[in-house]
Amino acid sequence: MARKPADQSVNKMDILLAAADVLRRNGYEATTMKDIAAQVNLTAASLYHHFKSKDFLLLSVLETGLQVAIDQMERILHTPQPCADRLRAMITGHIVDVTANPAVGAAMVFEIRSLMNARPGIAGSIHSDAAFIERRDAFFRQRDAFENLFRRIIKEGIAAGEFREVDAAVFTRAMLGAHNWVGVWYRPGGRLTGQEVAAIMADTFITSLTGGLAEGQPAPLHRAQPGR
Amino acid sequence: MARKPADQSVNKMDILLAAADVLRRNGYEATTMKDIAAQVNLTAASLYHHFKSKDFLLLSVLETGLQVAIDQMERILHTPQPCADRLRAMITGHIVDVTANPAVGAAMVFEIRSLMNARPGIAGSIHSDAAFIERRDAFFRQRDAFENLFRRIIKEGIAAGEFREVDAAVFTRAMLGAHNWVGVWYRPGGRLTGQEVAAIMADTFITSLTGGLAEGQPAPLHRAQPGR
Amino acid sequence: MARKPADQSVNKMDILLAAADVLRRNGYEATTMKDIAAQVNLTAASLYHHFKSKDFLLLSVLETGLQVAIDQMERILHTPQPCADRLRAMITGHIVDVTANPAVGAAMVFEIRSLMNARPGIAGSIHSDAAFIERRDAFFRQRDAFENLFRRIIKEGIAAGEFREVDAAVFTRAMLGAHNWVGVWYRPGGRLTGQEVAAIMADTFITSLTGGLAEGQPAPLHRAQPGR
Amino acid sequence: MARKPADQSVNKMDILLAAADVLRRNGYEATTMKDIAAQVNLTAASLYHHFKSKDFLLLSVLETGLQVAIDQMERILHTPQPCADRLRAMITGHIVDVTANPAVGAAMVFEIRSLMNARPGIAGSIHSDAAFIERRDAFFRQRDAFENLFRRIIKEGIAAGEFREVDAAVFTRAMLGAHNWVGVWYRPGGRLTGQEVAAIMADTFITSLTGGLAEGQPAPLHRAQPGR
DNA sequence: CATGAATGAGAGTTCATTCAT
DNA sequence: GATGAATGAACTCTCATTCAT
Repeated sequence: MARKPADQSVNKMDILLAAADVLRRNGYEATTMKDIAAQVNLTAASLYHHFKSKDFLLLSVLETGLQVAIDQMERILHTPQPCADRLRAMITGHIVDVTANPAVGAAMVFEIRSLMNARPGIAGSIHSDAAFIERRDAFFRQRDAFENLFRRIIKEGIAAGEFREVDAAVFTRAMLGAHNWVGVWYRPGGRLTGQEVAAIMADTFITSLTGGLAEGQPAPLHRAQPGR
Repeated sequence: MARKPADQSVNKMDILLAAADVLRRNGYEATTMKDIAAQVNLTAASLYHHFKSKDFLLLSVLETGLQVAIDQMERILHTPQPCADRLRAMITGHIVDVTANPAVGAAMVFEIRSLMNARPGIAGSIHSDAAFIERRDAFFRQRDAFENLFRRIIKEGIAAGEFREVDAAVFTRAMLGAHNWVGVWYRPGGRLTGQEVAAIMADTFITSLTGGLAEGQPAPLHRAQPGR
Repeated sequence: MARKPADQSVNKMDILLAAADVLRRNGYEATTMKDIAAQVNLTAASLYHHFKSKDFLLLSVLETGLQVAIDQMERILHTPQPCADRLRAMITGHIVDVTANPAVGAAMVFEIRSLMNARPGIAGSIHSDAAFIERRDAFFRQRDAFENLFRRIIKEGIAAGEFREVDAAVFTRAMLGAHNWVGVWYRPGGRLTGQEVAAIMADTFITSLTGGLAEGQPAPLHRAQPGR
Repeated sequence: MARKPADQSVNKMDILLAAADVLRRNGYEATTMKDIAAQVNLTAASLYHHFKSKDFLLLSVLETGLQVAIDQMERILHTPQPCADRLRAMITGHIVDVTANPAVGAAMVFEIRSLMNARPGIAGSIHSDAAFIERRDAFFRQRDAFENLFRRIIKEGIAAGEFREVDAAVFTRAMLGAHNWVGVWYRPGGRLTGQEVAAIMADTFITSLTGGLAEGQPAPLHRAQPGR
């Protein structure tokens, strides 16, 4: 008694991207399952064939976004360059991601709180509860790990004498705050490309880290793995 | 059918602060009028004596928060110091505010979207609509003005040769992103006081602005505690 | 969190009739969606699958009631009988309708004002507003048309010399006022059937129209379709 | 801490008239105490100094309206004229009242139901209940008495051979339905004065009553149409 | 897979009414 | 008398979710 005249069957990823988009505009609480469904030409009821609940849908969106960012970082971190170079690459990579897909980036900022407060529907069975909590905690662990990647390289840079002595925790958060905010104000097609924003951002923070140390070389970009 | 065992009459400001607090934890959409009312020992219905609607309540919270920040800045801006000193004072002032009242600071970050999307309940009369829209637009204008205070001093510093040549727009947003984010992670009673966070923050960005330049003082973070 | 023990699916018309019935007893404002829902073994929430809002539900009730009356009239109007006979048929038809379904008849009298004052909840989208206003205006136009059917035949009768010269506008309203009122006092199973009330009503007004002109035949109650 | 800068102290009758006016526009259920209070420059709370409850206020409005109509009738009934003349005077008097104060007239039609359904606030004391019921019942008795005045004179006219044999009950209700309806459509300042409407109305029903009979005067309104 | 119909749980909001001032 | 503040009860409407088809 019902068909989907739609062009092509929808898959999970379609839904996730559509959801991220709606989420960005309205926020988790103000977004209805119907809103999301409409974006992919489905009814709300049909979403339940793909995601167990709205909470799980949100979780999936965030997991996906975070995974992309982490993969990006992993590749960079394990290269044998100076800290400044690696940090620059990390910042650039992150910002490019965020500008390429601001919806997901914004979700990472704004919807985390909803995820925290989510109380999985006691409804069906008891272990929907458990399953959700578990996956959510895993997500938060990964997110902390992500933040740590930045903190660690800063500490490393300080230890190596490449960076001046800053409070690594606060500095990292200042940086991530600035990054996250990009997802809020950046509009594709504006004055600057994502690459340009990324470059400015990297410059801002790396200059801050190397600024006070500048001797001859003005905040050296590819400095010379000194004595060691 | 109505009683008032209330010990002490509540006023608008009490409600605003309580609301900011709840908002911080749950976000606008997830916050119920009942939640807010409970914080001030009222019933949800009673809130409507003080605020015409939930939308207006949110607007009032944000207006109040912004006003505090703006007043702060005005005082600083008109002193005849070097740009770097004035900017430092501005950053410090802003961060101290945010840490003193993280709830309001966080609201400024997270609830703006809800304010934008708010469709004032036509409820009573038709012009509740107009009144709301007007006040909301005024708010957004003030917020832009606030951002401009920072942008302007940066441009001034560049022109005066105190700062290196950065993209003032992006730099300002990086800064404000970092500041706003403080409202998210800062917890009173933690490792650092608001003053300390403020100092670190100011140092981070001012070093970035002056870093490449050859001044005498290298703006160190844990600088030499001189006399001591 | 949702079940459907429902024996049989309900349809719009079931709801409309139930609603008319409740409306009659309590009036629009005093009638709750729950009241209406209860009559058809639904919950209030379920009504919103069938009608966008309480306002639309009311509008639908009235539209339906009016349509029945209009259809009735159309059939009669186009027969080639004397005006008196056609008017008699119209009155009779109308009253029989009203007595057969006093709820709908009463709604036509009492709930019009609520319909006028209705300010469609902006709720969902902005054009629920426009859609409602449009349909409502169409309804009012039809209602005026209905009243005009009576006015016109009276004028026709006067022109033809069948009726004495009365103020057609006031006379029509007197008639309709009397008709509408039937929905208020008539109780099925009382002393008179709907047919009987209808006959008396028709006699009352037709005698009034022909009374002064009476030649031989004394405005007979069950007149003998004379020669002609 | 509160005063009434108003020009003149308000009294019960002011409130009753104001209330009738608001009632006419919005109906009892849709009218709030605040609405009524606003019309007399008071706050809702203040109305409770004059009326024990909203129900009592409604009751008072209706009582007042009915009393005026009844007084009117009493004067007429006891004159030694023919039935037709007395009925004409009654109708005329009633309609003039209704057009002079359509608000009260309309209330008599539309708000009766609310009065019936009113369940006096169990709230305060137990006898607010009883007091209300008693007064309400008295009101209904008076209203029936009012209707009976009309029914009785019609019967009297029939017995006297002045009127043809109609069903007095139905005829009376047809008449009152027409009268009440005047309060709905009549607008002061329109094409006709209240007096004119009254004359037409009286003519309509008296012609109906006398139409079939062979008197000398056939009570035509704009009669003559002689030749034909 | 997809959907329409149904629903429990609440949310925002209104309102008659009370009471201390 | 009059009022502002407060409230319990109720109402409209929304929404995530389920289930038979």
